[in-house]
Amino acid sequence: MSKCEQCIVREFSSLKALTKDELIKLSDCKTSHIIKKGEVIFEEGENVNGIYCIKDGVCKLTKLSANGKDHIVKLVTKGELLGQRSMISDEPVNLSAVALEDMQVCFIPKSEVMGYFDKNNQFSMNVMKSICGDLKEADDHMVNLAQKTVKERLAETLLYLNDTFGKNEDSSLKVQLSRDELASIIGTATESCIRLLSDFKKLGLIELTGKKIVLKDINALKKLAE
Amino acid sequence: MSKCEQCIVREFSSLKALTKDELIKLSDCKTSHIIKKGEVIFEEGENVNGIYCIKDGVCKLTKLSANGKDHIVKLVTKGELLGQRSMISDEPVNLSAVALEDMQVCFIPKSEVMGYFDKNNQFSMNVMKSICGDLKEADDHMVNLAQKTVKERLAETLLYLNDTFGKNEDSSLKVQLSRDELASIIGTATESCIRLLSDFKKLGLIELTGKKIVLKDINALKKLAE
DNA sequence: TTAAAAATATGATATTTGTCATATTAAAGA
DNA sequence: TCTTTAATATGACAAATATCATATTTTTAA
Repeated sequence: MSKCEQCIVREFSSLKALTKDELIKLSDCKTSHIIKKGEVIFEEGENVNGIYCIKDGVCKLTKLSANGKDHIVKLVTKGELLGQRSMISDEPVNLSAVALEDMQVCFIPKSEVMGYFDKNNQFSMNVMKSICGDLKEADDHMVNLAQKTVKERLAETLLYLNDTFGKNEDSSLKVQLSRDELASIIGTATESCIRLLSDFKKLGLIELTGKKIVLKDINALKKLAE
Repeated sequence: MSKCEQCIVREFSSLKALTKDELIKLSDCKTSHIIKKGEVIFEEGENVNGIYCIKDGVCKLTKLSANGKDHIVKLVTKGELLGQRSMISDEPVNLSAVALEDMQVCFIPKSEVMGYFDKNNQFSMNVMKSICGDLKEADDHMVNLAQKTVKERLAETLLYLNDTFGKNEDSSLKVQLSRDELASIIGTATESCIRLLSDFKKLGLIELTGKKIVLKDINALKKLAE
């Protein structure tokens, strides 16, 4: 079992506020898990009873809409925590988490985390700030969905994927999403997404090789995204 | 100057966790304000340096989108706090707040509130829970904007206004929004909103008298909203 | 009170986006 | 490897929504 004191990603999450003693105790009660691409970490409506700390990999947070389609609310990657909102609200999770690539995660039971809230003010503030960041992001996202066209949203999402998760050596976007998943981020039909990608390709903005997407003209994409 | 100890709306906000001593101190440092309909409480990008407690009235939180149109992110009413996110993140506010009717609000300076976070754990938890609630709402809203049609969103919004803010004696919706504002909640063009309202009227779902809207067939509206 | 401005309403039309059908290509499993 | 299945792609068309023009009504303020 790996030790939390030596875990690097801890430094990027709210957990960085924990003391040495708290970390040692944490090492004992946390459980480590390998999640394969496509596997579910938790599902909307479940009682998770703790938080997941992502050590490696990327997952999608999705919500089922009334029409039966999944919408991707957010992508989450190493250094971030999952399930905070649900734990604090003392409710089942409102989103599902599914691995987009192989992941390493640690689960910390609720009882342990709730103790930090009482004893470690800096940890509380960190969690609050992180949730506040999520809220701001959600507001921005909401306005984009309400006011921008599908084309603008696609351009913006491609740029976001590039900026947030970076590229492979062949300069293709590191996070590989199916067309279906991409469509479910920007909130459109899969066919519309495919069609617009083809348009972007014809315009020389991107290159498509199988699932791989290479951004060729960042500035033009920025202009399209407004 | 009114006393916070005796303020009823306090019981509905995170401030209910404050002790008697804290409330007496709060009464001294808070400032009360009357905001007229249409007036701005704060504007996107401003440094607010504190939070507003709404004693009476309703306001809209809006965000300017890239195309220059305002989007209404949320309606906020008595008992709720404004500016929490911005204060915790230590950033300018990301939304503007504009009164939809005459309002009474109290302003509590940041220095005072931040003290509570250190000393009063229940207050911290209350604030966290309230922000978590906002986040969950935002997620839901996002999925609706992404997946539902304008008609569905309009029906849903009318029901939401009815459930959340209630009706006048003439059974019209209490919160009066212009067609423009209604359109900017559901994320559509003003004309489309007007047209759909006319359709709903023709179908006998609602009644329109000037700005007043009466919901005539709640069940049918629920069906439309899915 | 009346003139001007703003909000609401509606028609005509263009544009965007979704849906269905059907290839084509890629991936998975026997 | 071959077969089957799933993902991607594209055309044809339908539906939803936006835009522009223009009435009509309501509100505002001179």
